[in-house]
Amino acid sequence: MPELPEVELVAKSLNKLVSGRKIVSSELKRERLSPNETIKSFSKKLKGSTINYVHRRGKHVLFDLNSDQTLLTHLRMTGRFLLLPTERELPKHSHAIFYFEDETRLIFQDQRHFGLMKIIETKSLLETKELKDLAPEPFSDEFNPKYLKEVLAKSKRPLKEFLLDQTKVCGLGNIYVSESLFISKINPKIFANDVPSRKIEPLFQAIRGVLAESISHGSTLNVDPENIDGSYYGGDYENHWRVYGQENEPCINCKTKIKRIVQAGRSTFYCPKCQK
DNA sequence: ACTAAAGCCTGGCTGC
DNA sequence: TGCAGCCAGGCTTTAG
Repeated sequence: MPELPEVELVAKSLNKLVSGRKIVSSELKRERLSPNETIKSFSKKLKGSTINYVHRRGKHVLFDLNSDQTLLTHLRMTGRFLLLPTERELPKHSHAIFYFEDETRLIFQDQRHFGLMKIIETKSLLETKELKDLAPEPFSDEFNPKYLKEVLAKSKRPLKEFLLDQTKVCGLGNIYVSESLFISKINPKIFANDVPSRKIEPLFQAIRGVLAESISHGSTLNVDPENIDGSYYGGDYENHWRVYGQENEPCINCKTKIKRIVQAGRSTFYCPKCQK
């Protein structure tokens, strides 16, 4: 499930692989992937554009085009990009295809149809709905303990739910929230405005730390044309989860059984002893 | 202005 | 072996 570290790797890999390439044509196979466009307008707007570079904001992958447009994409749960020669058969659930001059094509595949694409004028990129309220990037100076303290104080929601809110802290998903709370030894059920001052700095460090650690464990996105069925993100970070998915396993610190609870319809994993 | 819950989806898994 | 039902979760929309 792509959270910030996975999206970071996807954007970096795509930047290496498709920067400078010209989109000679494109095909939107599932119209709802891009709700503001029709199959025709999607193709028309992108035709002839060259990809300047690919970058990331929050969990969005952004293709900066030389036509003063940006293609904003969100992988949601199962979205992924594949770079394949045109003669290769299209994989199931291919919802958008971008054809390049050199007989390769970039495919957006999304088994669960949650993904999103939007074509935006680059000059108004930051005002677009998906980006305008996003919290500061976790690795920016703007995101710091003081900021965290201020936004926490304004919310009465359980901390777990608060941390999933991309307008408060961006880039975390269900996995890294559980991991961050375990590392900083905070109970996921505590209300955001009840987080004690002495816990703010540890929480801040845990968020940055877990994201950085995951990025460093990842390898490149698998877009090897010969290996379409191989692993997607590469890396092995899932083997390093401390609590996520570890229900009834012993806590790595104190051997207490890890507990799974449901908050806002999603699993939260935590150690009831370490995270009082 | 706020929060809770439903909805979007497919495929893998469980239990009968 | 088949099939119903549940589960995974990022984010938006709707209802309260």
